[in-house]
Amino acid sequence: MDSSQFGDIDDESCRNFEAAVVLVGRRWTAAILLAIGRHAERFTDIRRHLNGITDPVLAQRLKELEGNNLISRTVIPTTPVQVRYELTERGRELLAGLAPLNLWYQKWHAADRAPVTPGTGGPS
Amino acid sequence: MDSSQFGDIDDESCRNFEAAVVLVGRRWTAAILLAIGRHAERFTDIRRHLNGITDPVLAQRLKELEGNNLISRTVIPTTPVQVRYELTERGRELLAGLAPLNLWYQKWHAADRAPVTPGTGGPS
DNA sequence: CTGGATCCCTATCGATACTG
DNA sequence: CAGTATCGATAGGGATCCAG
Repeated sequence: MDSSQFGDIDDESCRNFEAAVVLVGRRWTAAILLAIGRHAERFTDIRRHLNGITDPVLAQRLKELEGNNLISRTVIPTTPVQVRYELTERGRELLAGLAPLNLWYQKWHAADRAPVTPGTGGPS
Repeated sequence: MDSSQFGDIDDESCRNFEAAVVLVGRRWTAAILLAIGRHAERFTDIRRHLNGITDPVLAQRLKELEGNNLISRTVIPTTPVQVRYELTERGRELLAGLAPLNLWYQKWHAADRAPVTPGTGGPS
């Protein structure tokens, strides 16, 4: 593999690559996408899957994802208002594109528990 | 696509997914991987590709990547010491796994310039 | 050339409380 | 149920200067 699928590195392709990965690399974002993909389509439902996320963060992520047309938001005017989130085609394709990454992680980190060290030990 | 390749969402698969994406989602990380994959194997060489990165950050990322066995560091004791970075198999596979994401980004954002909005508009 | 050490600033995330 | 408003803590990232 010579990274041909990334085109020339010059700067543009490199930046796009960065942008894509940073976009989805924000905390909770990928997990939310996955949850919605798994048909957790209500706010509370999603939150239930993402153990530990707080309401403000979830709401923010949801707005970001909607802003990027990765998910759609539908308001159903029932008694207490209901809101349904669904993946758009763009979102579905993103999630699909993320699958290899998930596979990669499982392949290399399936056995051990916390093998990936985000920081080399911590700055301070 | 029902996200079957992610297994059950319960919590573990979801977390792994998050971990994988967050790992590579840190600023510059993916771009560095790509640069090294494109055979920019010297410190200065890599920096040259990543327009805007600063030395301390690059050094930090390099250490993190090495710590995760995504790249290898070889010191060549020439006159001024030379250091060569290369992708490990793990790193190569990660990069390969990232390709679909890159493709996705290009598919949806090839035309326009800054379509992806990380933040909802900015806090302050 | 290849980084290390510092300082600072800001974005981001978490917690808590409140509302339609 | 589905969020919003505020606040505070943290740590990540950038700039600059220094060293082997």
